[in-house]
Amino acid sequence: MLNEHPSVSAEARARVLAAVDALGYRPNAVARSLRTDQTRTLGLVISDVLNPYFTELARSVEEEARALGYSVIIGNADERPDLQDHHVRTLLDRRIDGLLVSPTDGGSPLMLDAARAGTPMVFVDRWIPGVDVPVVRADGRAAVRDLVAHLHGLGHRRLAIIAGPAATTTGSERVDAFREALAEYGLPLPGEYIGQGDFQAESGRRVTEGFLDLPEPPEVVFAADNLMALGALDAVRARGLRVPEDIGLAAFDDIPWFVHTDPPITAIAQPTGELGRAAVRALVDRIEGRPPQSVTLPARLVVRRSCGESPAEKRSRP
Amino acid sequence: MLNEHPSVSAEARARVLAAVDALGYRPNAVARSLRTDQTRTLGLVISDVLNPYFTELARSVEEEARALGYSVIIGNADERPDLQDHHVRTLLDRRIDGLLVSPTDGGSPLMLDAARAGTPMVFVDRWIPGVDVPVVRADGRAAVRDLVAHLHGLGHRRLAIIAGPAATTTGSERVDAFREALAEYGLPLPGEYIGQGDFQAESGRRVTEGFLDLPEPPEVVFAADNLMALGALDAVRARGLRVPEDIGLAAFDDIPWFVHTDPPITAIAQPTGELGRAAVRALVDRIEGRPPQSVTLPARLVVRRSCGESPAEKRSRP
DNA sequence: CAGGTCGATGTAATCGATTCCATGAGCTTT
DNA sequence: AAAGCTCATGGAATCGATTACATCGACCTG
Repeated sequence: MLNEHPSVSAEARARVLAAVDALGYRPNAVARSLRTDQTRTLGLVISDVLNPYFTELARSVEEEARALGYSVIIGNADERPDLQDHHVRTLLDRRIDGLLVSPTDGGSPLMLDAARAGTPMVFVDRWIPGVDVPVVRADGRAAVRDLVAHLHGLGHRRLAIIAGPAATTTGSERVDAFREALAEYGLPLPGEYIGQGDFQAESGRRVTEGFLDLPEPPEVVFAADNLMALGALDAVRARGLRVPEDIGLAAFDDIPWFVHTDPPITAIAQPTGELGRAAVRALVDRIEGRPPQSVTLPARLVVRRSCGESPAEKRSRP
Repeated sequence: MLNEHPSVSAEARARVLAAVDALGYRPNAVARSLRTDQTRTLGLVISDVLNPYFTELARSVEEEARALGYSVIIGNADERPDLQDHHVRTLLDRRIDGLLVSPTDGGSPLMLDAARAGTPMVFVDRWIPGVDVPVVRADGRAAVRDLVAHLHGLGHRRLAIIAGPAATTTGSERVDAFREALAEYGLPLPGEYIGQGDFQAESGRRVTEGFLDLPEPPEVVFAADNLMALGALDAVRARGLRVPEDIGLAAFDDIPWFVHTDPPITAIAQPTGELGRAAVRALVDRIEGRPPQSVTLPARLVVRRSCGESPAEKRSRP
């Protein structure tokens, strides 16, 4: 009756609406969801809320979802598979209409089951291979190649990477892209120049210390995410060394703060907001019976000063 | 039956549990909530997800809530009262058990009604005066006094502030505390040294430009939150000026990035995690029938280099 | 004017879990 | 052995909204 059913007289509706207003009545979404079997709610499970990349993603997801008439419940996995499962389970129990996930690991049975059982699902940023779920992500391959070209042009030859967990696609892809780009310049990527991180600042610090302890430390360190870059910066500072004079630093995932660090950090920027919006559109398409589409958007290199400057750039600076 | 009712035989339970496991059955939280009239869910409405202070708050809130057996649904108001109302309404429709709010404005009728109607509610960080709702917050008075002492000791006399919206308690309190502390040193706070911001980076930029255009610009700018400090830093850089040589900068709300900015920024740190946990405990007390308690924790000054250095500090630096 | 149609409104079933109540089986007690 | 009691179990009402269906009156048409 409150849903604009055509078979209700105009004055009856007016009277009811007045009463609704006077009493402050609001429909019980719980009861409605039980009856209609839809909650008009999306679940979003992200790997780390403290990472500005994911908060920006969350913000754009909520924005687009709101525009399409959906709410979003965010679950923070903190890069822990068990927490990720906890949130997926809770969201499923709440009978959310669809699930957006940036998986922390190679795929929990819970999530695989849910996907197989037909829960509308879309992967954002990271994904799980071999599962029939649309993926919305950025392709960093070209940007990584640009980065290596930039570093090579600056004269750097010994390049190291702080990798993310191998269980995540972004973790392994970024290393692969880096290795391939290096190969194009005839540069090696020796094992001791691949540090194993976990996308958290502390691991960036630890790995960087290892690099600095090497008999021949790298000239540039490329961190596979922004938090590990922050940790790397900490480690370099703690040794009394300077960026970029003593060692260069670059990061995957650009954030506003990188403009203001000392020095400003060269980074690969993802079209984060667009990714979030595209992911929501794909998921809602799936929910509402339209064929969902995977989307891949290009990332791009943003050059700043953390890897050193070409002579030309130096001249133009007073 | 699934709820450990004592009147069920052991083997019957075992058999059912086996079936539950085999079929992957999960209870429908929607139906349960409808029947029991509780969702074991807390709503959290924060002013801005992109502000690291609030994401840290959100994280600690979710953590503590999870420990107490509750879920959290986060609503991001983006400092907009209309969005705040949207989220409060949605959360209320979902029949959340309680609401944590950091109000963006002086109090929407919606929220006041909800409080009066008996919805369990707790204010975090910011609050609305005259409403009978527990408040969990940090007191920055002493820290602001410490900051002014620090600045005065460095020889600075012309101190300006970028204020937050007057409609928020944190907006007006920080100005008041600053003015009082200045008075203790016999320093004035002229109107042109009070810039009106809105807790967003862009307003910090704008206000700082105004300060720099003054015939007698301030020697130090104190931003009432971290994002406005970021904007201020932008504005100073855009003029080709340097911090702290040309102008000092301090901020309310400390964040990890402030260690790595150029220069590291002196800030007032709140015990954010503790605030989030205390707020959840107060709210859950209220929900479960125990008397909730307001909590006020002290903030503290973290001195870095953005306001200049004393001669002694300079000497110890190589 | 009778039969039929259309639209307005009231009534009842439904969603899935909880929870209360009645039934009945098994047991003790006098 | 009959009465009383405990405890397991099945059945039904409930939560609040949606939705299909039945009913009824009014109006239209042949």
